[in-house]
Amino acid sequence: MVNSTTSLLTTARTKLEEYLLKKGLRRSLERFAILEEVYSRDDHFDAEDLYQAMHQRSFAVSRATVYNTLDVLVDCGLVRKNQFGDEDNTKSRFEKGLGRQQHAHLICVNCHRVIEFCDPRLQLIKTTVGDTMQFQVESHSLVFYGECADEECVARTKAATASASSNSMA
Amino acid sequence: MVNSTTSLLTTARTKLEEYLLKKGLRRSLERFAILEEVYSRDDHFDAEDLYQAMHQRSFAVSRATVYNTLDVLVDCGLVRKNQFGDEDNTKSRFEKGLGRQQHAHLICVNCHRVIEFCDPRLQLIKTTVGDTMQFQVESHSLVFYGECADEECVARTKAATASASSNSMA
DNA sequence: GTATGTGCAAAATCTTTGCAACTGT
DNA sequence: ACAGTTGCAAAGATTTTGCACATAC
Repeated sequence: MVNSTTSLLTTARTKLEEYLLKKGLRRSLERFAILEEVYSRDDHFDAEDLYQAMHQRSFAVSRATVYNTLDVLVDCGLVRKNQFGDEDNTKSRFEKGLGRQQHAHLICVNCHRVIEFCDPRLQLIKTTVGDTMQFQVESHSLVFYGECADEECVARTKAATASASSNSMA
Repeated sequence: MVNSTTSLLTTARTKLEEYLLKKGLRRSLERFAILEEVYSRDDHFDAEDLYQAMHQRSFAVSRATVYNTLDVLVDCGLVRKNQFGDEDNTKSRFEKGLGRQQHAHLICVNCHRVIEFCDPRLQLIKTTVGDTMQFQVESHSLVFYGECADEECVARTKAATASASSNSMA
């Protein structure tokens, strides 16, 4: 059996190549190197994370290239761009686009952890809404905000809440 | 029958008052004036829109106050803060928080129009996920991205696509 | 060889913050 | 009176852009 991460990257590389050719864009080393970095990760990273990772990987690219390439990868569906409204308003968080259909996110409002889940009913809603509203749905973003059950997070939050309430009493 | 917009504002004002008292915050004129402006609108506005509207309404407040007050209103559930990842990454768009339970948004990737809809299955997903993942869900954000059926938008997009494809052929 | 892409730093945009003046309690 | 709020402008943070150099085609 083939390593699934590797085969995913292979598929992604092929897709990127096709996309670039179709659009008449150049197959620069940077674009493939960034794609490789993206597909080596399993988290939700921001542009700066990727920039730093590329430098540690000793394939130094500029921030401009990171942003440019992420745009290209989002455009061809190889990367998903998320705007979780939890911690930092202004920055986007990215993730692999392949191999994770109709998934959604849970965000802990306390520790900002990102948890993924799938629910087939999401697909049903998408279909219904597209039909009812005459809207050609291309993609979606479903995020639930709340409190996770992680022990450490719960303990830290409890402590913070306690001190906050004693503040407001002062 | 009572005007529903007015009664919504009345309810909102009461809720804000209760919240401010509970938190020991001041009931400043600015906060209530901004709440009134928010509840007089039915769109998805950004902080700058609100700032401009307050000035035209001849109740000039600073941007800092707009941001501060929006935070307060979001915190007490009277305003919803959205981060639609369509046009502008960096800015949030706000809307009334009262009188629109479990609603979601459709965003046209071409004209950036915002359409609202409701689907009871969203609530079902929320419950299931909360139980399955041991996650205390507090709020959600569901956005579908796609192409709307508005004539003008379709025509404009068709024209833009045609010129873009002729570009790539050049 | 030429048009595209990259790198750097400066610009642009949204949002937050420091400090003085003001105001609700 | 006093602590919380406001206003202003300056700082912060992320993302975009202009121009010179490099490179894929």
